[in-house]
Amino acid sequence: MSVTKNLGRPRSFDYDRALLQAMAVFWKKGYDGASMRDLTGAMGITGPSLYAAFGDKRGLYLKTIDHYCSSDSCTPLVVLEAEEDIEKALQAFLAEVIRSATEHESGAKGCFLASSVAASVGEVDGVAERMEDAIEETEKRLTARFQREIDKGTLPPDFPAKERAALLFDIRQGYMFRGRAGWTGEQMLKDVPDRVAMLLS
Amino acid sequence: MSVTKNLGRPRSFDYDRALLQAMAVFWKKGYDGASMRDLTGAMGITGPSLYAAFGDKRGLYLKTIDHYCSSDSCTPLVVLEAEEDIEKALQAFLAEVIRSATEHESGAKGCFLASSVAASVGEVDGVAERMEDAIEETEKRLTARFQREIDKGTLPPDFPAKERAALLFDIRQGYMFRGRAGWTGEQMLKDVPDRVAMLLS
DNA sequence: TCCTATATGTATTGATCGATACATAAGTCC
DNA sequence: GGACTTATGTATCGATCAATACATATAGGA
Repeated sequence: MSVTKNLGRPRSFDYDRALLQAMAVFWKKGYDGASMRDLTGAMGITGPSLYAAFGDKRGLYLKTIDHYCSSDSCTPLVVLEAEEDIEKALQAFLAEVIRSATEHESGAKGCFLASSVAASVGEVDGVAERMEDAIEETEKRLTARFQREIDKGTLPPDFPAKERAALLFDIRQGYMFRGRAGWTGEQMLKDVPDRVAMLLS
Repeated sequence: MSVTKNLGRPRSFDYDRALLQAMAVFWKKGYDGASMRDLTGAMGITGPSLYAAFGDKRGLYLKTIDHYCSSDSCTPLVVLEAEEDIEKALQAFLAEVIRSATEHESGAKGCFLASSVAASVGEVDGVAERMEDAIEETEKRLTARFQREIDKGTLPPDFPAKERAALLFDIRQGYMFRGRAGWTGEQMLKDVPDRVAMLLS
């Protein structure tokens, strides 16, 4: 094990901040569509700095994926877990899904994994495993949220938490897809109450 | 209007066949990931022939999308409309979705629109409108299939056909996403009966 | 048979791709 | 302060990108 020492010239940019900028570029343009010019431009650093800090383009890409998964970049999940009342929680979850699916934030729209990373699964080594893990992790958290309600007695146990989670996951996926295709938030918000009712049946 | 005459040297390759090969390449590699070398190689023609017949790379891409939408390339929809019994129809639909989501056919996996075209919406002019139209068309056909059952009295009218269609669409989207991420058909087939029951409730 | 029109094959264009060589700057350690 | 280590900026690498120029081939129409 090599001990990390503060040797050599210190880095003049913020690593995590640069990583976020890179993610925004990949998010918007995809892996192949994002050129090194795009990336270094958005990150505010030069080519050699990028390679020294992140390896190469693929390494940088995988690091953005890992960062997205480890940090709570998926805001809908956060609000679902935060709200105690399950009905309100689901409404907030779907509202947040729709918001992130339609609102441009730094030019990116939808879910980073769903809309951009998914397309590179077969083409970039290392992406497939990360995708699979991310989905599993997401469904685990969704399941846990529903199980909490079943344990509390708020939801009937005959419709298992895992099934509800899978359904919610798919609904999310559908909204993200529609958002990509240009649907407005208003159009999608209309049938949220029905979806919530279905999830609580 | 110019009358189409058989003037000049005839084309030595099959236009539609070449278009299909090009679609397979875009399907697998995405728009940016597909190089002209990849395309001409798969299509079995040279660069100039491609440009003469299809315009440029973007023109070829849009033509593959149009062809996918106009022909019945979306096999799940076809089986849904063909089967008369709604329960069997839904089972067949989802089974076909899962099959196309997991099985490689000419290297492509999932839905061309969902997995590949969606990623290029913001980057390639002309894609967004086509995506929006395709989703609308799909939901219209799904809705019509459910409405047929409601009219027959097979399904209760209080859960509107449009809502059922949207739900089915989302479920499809979720399966496609999981397939992209490497899930096996077996894993996904397990909860098909529950999904069908939900759609028929 | 000659003219016109379109397709094809070879060879190549300028631009951009991802990635680096090299010299210099800016820190820590002794 | 000098040795060592790492980061930065400039300038550029060969490869590949999408797209074409040009000569040749192959058809119909006269």
